[in-house]
Amino acid sequence: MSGCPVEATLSVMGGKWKAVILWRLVKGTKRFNELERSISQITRKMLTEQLRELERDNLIIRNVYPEVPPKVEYSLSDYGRTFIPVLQSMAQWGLVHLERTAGR
Amino acid sequence: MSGCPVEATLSVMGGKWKAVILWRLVKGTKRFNELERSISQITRKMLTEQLRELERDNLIIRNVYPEVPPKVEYSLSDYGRTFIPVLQSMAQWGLVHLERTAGR
DNA sequence: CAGTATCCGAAATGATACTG
DNA sequence: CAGTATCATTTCGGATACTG
Repeated sequence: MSGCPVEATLSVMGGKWKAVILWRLVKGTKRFNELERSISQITRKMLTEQLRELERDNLIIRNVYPEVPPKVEYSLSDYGRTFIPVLQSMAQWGLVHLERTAGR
Repeated sequence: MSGCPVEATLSVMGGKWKAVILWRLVKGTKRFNELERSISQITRKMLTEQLRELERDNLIIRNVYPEVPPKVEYSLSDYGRTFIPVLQSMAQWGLVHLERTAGR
């Protein structure tokens, strides 16, 4: 790694899905299927992989309830919550960008 | 596209390099070789491709001086400058993250 | 429900050589 | 200096089937 802070951030939220997943979790804890339905383009495999990586990087917490049928909840960790300002600025810019490109 | 604002932002700054390139340009106009040296891991091909896409999305401006040897300068467009807050929040979070992971 | 496992094609990225 | 062109390789992502 090169010490560039922007690269450091990308190393954690890089890829097509992680920022989107985190953004869903800003609004609160979500179950696996909730995430899957809410991010309609993602496959189960991708979702699983990205969640595992986010967990490994300590941004999210995975909570397994020992029930049948299984119940697994994902939420932002304290560290993950420090990422919210980044997500918010991305969302805000995205809103304007959506307007700007509307109809193209 | 799904209308998710975070996805909209990723569609423009996604990939491994675009945010890093933009971050370099926040500090001012840069020549091709300056960018190449400043982002040590990037290949010439990647840099060219990413710059072309950023130009297509109107985030940067490419200025060619008709000289020999050639001189090409890249800078943020007005629209690209609206992206600076996103880059800044990414950089700020990245700084903390670099500290946190220092020594691992 | 919340995953894993396997396979495979497509896309992203890299190495290297060449050019106006 | 600022690129292209070409080819090799690596990674990503989708389809499908199976499981505790």
